[in-house]
Amino acid sequence: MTEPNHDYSPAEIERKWQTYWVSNKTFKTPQPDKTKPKYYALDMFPYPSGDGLHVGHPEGYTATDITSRYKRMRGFNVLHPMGWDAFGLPAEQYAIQTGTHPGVTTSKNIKRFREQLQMLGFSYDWDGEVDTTDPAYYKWTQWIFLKLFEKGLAYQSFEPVNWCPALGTVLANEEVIDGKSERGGHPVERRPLRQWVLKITEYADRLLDDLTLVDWPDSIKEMQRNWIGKSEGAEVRFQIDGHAEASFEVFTTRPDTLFGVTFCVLAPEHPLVDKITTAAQKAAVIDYVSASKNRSDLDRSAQSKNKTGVFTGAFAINPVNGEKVQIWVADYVLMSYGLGAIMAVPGHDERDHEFATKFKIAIKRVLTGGDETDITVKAHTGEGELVNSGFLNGKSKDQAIHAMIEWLEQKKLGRKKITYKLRDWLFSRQRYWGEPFPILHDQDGNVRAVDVGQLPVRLPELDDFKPSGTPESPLIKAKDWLTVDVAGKKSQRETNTMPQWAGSCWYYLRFVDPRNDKEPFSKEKQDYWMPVDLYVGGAEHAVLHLLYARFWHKVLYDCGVVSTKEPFQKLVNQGMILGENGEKMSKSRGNVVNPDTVVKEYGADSLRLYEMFMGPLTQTKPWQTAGIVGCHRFLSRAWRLFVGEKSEFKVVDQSSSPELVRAAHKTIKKVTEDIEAMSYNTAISAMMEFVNLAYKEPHVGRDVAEPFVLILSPFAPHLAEELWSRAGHTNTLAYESWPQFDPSMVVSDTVVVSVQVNGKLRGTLEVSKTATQTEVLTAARAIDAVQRNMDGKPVRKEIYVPGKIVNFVV
RNA sequence: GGGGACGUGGUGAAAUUGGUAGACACGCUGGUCUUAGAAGCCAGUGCCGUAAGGUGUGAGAGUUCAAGUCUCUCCGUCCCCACCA
Repeated sequence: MTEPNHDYSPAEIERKWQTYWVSNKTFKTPQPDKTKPKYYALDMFPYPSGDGLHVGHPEGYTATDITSRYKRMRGFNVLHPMGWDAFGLPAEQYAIQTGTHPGVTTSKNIKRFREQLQMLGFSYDWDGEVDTTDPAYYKWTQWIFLKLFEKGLAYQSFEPVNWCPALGTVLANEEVIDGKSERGGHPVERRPLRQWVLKITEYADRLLDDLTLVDWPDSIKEMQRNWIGKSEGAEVRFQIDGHAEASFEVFTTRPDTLFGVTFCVLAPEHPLVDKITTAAQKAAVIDYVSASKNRSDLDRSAQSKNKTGVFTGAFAINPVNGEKVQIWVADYVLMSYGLGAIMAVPGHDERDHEFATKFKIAIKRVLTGGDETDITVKAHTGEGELVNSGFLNGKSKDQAIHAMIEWLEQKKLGRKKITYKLRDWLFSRQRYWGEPFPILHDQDGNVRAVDVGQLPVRLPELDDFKPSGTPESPLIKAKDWLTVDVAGKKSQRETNTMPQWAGSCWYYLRFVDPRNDKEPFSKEKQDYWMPVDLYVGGAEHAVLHLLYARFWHKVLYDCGVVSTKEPFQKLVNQGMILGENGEKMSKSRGNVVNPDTVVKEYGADSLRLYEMFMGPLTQTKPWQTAGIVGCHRFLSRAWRLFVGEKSEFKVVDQSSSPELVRAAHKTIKKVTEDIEAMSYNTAISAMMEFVNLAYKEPHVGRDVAEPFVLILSPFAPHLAEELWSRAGHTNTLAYESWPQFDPSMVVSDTVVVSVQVNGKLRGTLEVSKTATQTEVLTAARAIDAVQRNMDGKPVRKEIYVPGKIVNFVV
């Protein structure tokens, strides 16, 4: 295809203005100035992959760019930064395959990403770029880790962790999906290994409660709530019959049903299993336990409909009534949640009911109500009145829960307890391409922090990046780096590295003061710019980055380093852009659209405009290359409104027609309100309507042309700058004040009233705004179609909504 | 199984508080210009019908003078979590 229009040539003007912006530092971040309002618009910074940008990236970036440009014109000091989340597996995998150092690959990829972003005309302050792999940056990542370490929030653990043999590293719970690694989909197994863990659970309640402070999508808040998974209940201790010294505790959210317990279940990994199993049951239990060990989590959940389990031969004593109940081992009880042991109440829990039915264990009703009168048919999990429950009889469910907890606490048989699904955050990886821990292990086995003055602990050079296949980090191979003498004592550096999330946990803070070499950021700048006013990115980070970053932020808040409780005031998730065929874009499907191609053919302004015009920002929508044409046509039409065939400036210095002036004011109003509401698609259609109308006019005056260029500029900045300069201005329009609309100009003297008979539209009526009800009704009655449909029948009711509608009910 | 989002023309989608459904754009049709084509410009375009008219927002019911919008039932799509005690 050839360039569709020879007059408007984006290639030329886009290059021109991009050069202008960079060389004039047009978008340099202003210094804090308390007399001016501030606005911090942030994109989730990308991982600079070898593939470069795809069209999904610019969607969110364009949205924040429009808002940033708009806010500057509204007189805000704007912080609009960009950087690189550059530690990560792909560069390391590539290094393993080719021997190219990940640093080399990374800087090459960053260069390409930067060029592509500049090609799209985003108004970032390129002097404030941040790169998580730069020692000047990760020095402070290590500094924050030391804060966590000092506060006792970073500790070593020897618990079983998610080990992924294919990736040669351990993974956080958040990175394991259905028993497979989030990246690559490799199988993950549980292995006890020495690991660094961050005590995110200590912040569980605040992470939960403070969700009310932020303006985030409900879905993301809900996902975080579910992930934290707070549930309130009780811990209850059960003695084991014939084992005076042995007992186990269960967690339950339903202590009210304690009289309904007919058996107990231990997870296969529960330490007591071995001890209490009777000789007769030994073989069966050992078989079952080893079989479930070999079964992955995926298999376990796949079989969730078909419960399995084995009787241990042992009995537990129900503390409320002394009844002896069977203790079973079953893998529907998970060691990783609660206490790895449950009391089973088949009458009032669906899973227990299913299990009891299958293994013919008694089912007891202790609560009235439910779908079935016969409790052995179906469990009743709802509300009711307690029965067969001793001192609880007659109480409601809630009353009984309280009464039972009080009773348990008095008798020292249990206590009120809150549990969380959230686990502490497994924070170490056995990889090369990550931040080294600022930690030393001395020859006596003591762990100590590297002195702050010694930071950064630089990542050593290596020739061989391969994971060893054992849980030992590749850094063990950096012999010169590995050992240090501290006060005459030989010490070995920590060889694990931090996970990719570390750098992104605080980059938004570094952006406020990116070149500071004395501290992570100055207090003054942090006070001025934080919190982030608008954060745009994909929903895939709901429980990973967005939870981790909130956690670090709260720790820094407790350290007095930051002054806001929450980092991101408003969060918006852009919808995914699907391929032309309606499927997710991916290399394997071959439906990836490359922005370079689009820019080459139609220009960056057309791409920006199209990505915003496709539909609401938050909605998933398919890419349609054909649709860009419409946006390109609109820009060409706008161009020809200003520039004649001989390249002359066509706009006249006399005023436009009253209709066009009125339309201009309406357009300014609509575009202003739509940008505020982030309804970019309808803002664009309003500008299209304005241009369509202007084409019908004999001439367009400067009085409407200049404001139009200004409101178009956040969307199509190159075109707007060019038109602005052709209109005789010598400066960038980036700091021109945003056009104001005159409210009296956006309301017209007449309104169109629709006229209905029995709720059906029969005509419309243009009436003066000052027309009285009687005048309007009389005119409405006179309409032919209205007459015909009333058919002489008496009018039962007349509805009149001024300026909107008349409805005759006959 | 639980939670969240959603369902409007051939397509992407509009529609403040319930008040002219389909703005804007793609596509399509016709016209104009041109030696011809492309681009541009102008007009038309939910569906049925030559028309008058009828009908229409996943299906069904309800509230209302009036429902895409509110309520209930059902069907379907997408996303997240998932034996969480």
